[in-house]
Amino acid sequence: MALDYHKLLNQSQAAAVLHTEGPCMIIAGAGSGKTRVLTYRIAHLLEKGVDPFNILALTFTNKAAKEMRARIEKVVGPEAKNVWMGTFHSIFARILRSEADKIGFPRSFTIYDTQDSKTLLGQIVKELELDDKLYKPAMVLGRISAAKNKLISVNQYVNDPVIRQDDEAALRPKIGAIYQQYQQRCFKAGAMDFDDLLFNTNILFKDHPDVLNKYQHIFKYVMVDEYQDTNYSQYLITRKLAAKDRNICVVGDDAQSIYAFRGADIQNILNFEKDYPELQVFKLEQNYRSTKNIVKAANSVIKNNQAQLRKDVFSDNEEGPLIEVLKAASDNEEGKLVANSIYEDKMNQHLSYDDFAILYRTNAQSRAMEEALRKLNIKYKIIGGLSFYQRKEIKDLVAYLRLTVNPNDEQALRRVINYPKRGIGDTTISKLINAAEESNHTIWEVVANADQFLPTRVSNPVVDFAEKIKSYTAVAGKEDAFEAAKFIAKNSGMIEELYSDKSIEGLSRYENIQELLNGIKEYVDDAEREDKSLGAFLQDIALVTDSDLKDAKDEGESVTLMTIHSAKGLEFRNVYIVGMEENLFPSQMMITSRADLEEERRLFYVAITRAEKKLTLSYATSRYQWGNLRSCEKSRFLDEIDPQYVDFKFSAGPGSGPGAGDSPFGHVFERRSNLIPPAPRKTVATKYVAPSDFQPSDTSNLQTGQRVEHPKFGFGKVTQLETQAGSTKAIIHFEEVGEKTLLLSFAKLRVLG
DNA sequence: CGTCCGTTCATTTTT
DNA sequence: TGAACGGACG
Repeated sequence: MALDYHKLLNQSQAAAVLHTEGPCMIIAGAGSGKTRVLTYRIAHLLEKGVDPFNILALTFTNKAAKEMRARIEKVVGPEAKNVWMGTFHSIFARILRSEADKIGFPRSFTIYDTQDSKTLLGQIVKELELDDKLYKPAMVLGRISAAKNKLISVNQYVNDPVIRQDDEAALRPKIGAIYQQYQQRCFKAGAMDFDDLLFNTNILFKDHPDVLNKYQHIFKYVMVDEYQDTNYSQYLITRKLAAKDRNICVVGDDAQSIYAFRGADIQNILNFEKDYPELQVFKLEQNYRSTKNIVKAANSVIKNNQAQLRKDVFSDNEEGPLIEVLKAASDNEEGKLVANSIYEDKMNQHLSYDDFAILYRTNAQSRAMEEALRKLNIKYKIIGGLSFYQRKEIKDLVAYLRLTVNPNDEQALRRVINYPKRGIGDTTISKLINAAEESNHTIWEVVANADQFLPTRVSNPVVDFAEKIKSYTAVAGKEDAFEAAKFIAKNSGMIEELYSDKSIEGLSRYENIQELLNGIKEYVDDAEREDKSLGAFLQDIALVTDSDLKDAKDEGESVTLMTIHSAKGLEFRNVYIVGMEENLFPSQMMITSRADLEEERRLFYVAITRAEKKLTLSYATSRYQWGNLRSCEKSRFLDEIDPQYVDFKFSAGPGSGPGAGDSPFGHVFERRSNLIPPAPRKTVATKYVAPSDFQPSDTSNLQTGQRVEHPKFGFGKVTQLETQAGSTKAIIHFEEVGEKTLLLSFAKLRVLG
């Protein structure tokens, strides 16, 4: 099969595809067929006889990797499967797994997710007796993450005078100490966080030239998608890998760099040429996605940025309708206007709800949109929010699995050591941790030998727990991931616990566990998969986000709601960008510096260029924020769009005219005129007052059916008694307050006979 | 040890 | 406004 690239691609696309040797940078404007070029470039390499095992293609999302693999497979067939294609994190996690011993980690190291990291940081702050108001986990993690992305090790961090000054100026001088403790704890737990995967890859390549050399030989051709979003750590990895053959091809668009706040360094793309003077640059400037109006409007916006690579994106598509701007009096009205507009367009133009997307700057904005859509019975789906793997029950079972594979995994251990309840309380756990610190053992070692550290009465359940985990590890050593997980889910008591909960949420939790098990089954049933162990599965899912799963579970046509950030790389026929207001978009926190404002503008550019045919922008003149109404000004970005592409269609709805019907300020006036003080918080009409001579009686022989008196709840009758783990619970029906469950060891009760 | 209630705090987030 | 976390209480 010989592909005719000049027929399949435009001139600049074909040129980029055919240039295979030596460094190359493809500046790909929005909608210019970037994925198409990458796909054919790899196809071309394969056609030329390059071994697929020698090609490395790095993306930022699993979705992008999956999509590209599928497209290559269509062109070149099953050979595509052997191309090294995946996210930075997944590819280098895989490499670290096979080289783990070289950097002192177990092969089955755990990958801590953001929540694990934050929890651990919270624990460390507490242990160091620092002010948790000053050292918020999210903030500390941000600092540490930024450091790691710049390859600043713990030692460098604590010894760097500039960093110290920064931290001291911010009144947070202990960040270095926390970083130190955090790394130590992760190491002891055999765990890496997301940033460590890249950081440690750098360490591996730096300290082990032979290993680097090996991968330089394997990866003869390196390709990086969304290069504008790479951070220093990622940049250095790719530079090192490509140092030998210099066959590196990066694809990106500086105008779409929107992750600086996560460490992405736009300089990586702007300065790429410095590293490779012989660089060939290709520009893809024809936009195939959007109408002329949309493309021109986007250009007129991004023109306001200073730092950018020159390019001139154009479209040969139809002119298309003008960009519509809706003005609403409130966030709720904005929702109504948008929902109505969607409904009308769908009906008039015979579209599917799948053709529509509503994009916003912050997740909190989705609420008003959702409400409005629900009122019109328009189905919608929200991208983002809680992912499947972040649900409590899933994390619980996954924690068991993690512990099975890596018993040193501290966060997993803490999560399930008393779930389902087995009488191991916080006090016991902190004793175990202290013992581990003092004896210089890992927490698992202390847990497994709890009888040596604690009195037998409290150590028994701990030892039982350890034995359980040991038996799981044995099972996982013999069976594949699915058999092991099934066994663990049953044996741990989780299945039973969830099954016995008959509430709606309980049912869905049970179903989620089933779904996870189904997922594992699918994983091991994949004929192509070599490693079917639990460890391999866990490594996989640690790096999976919900965006992969979302598509599959899509039920029927629906409008898509998401933040602009998560919309990157997607396209929709009709797009609504809502909340075009100062201090919201651009965000209040981003208007203080030029660089921040420029990133915000790029974000707007990304949003605009998601639209194929029709773009609608909307803003509200007032909005509920943190519970109270605030008035808003329209965004400066609206004025940056060349007005010839815009149709300012002001809402004719209430709020725009004087004396409009349901003014959004109605609530405020109502509250102001409320001169009567608010009714006191609910008080029980017939409050029982305990007699002053109240004397609790001995309840050890309490029987069901007996009448009792309680100092707060009054008189009642024992309806049920239940003893477990040495403590007795009584369910008592009180005459005034109804049914209560009381722990007899605490409750003061007088038995009346 | 677990539940409930009050206080606190709110960007964006591929991995 | 509302969710998430920590302390008091049973």
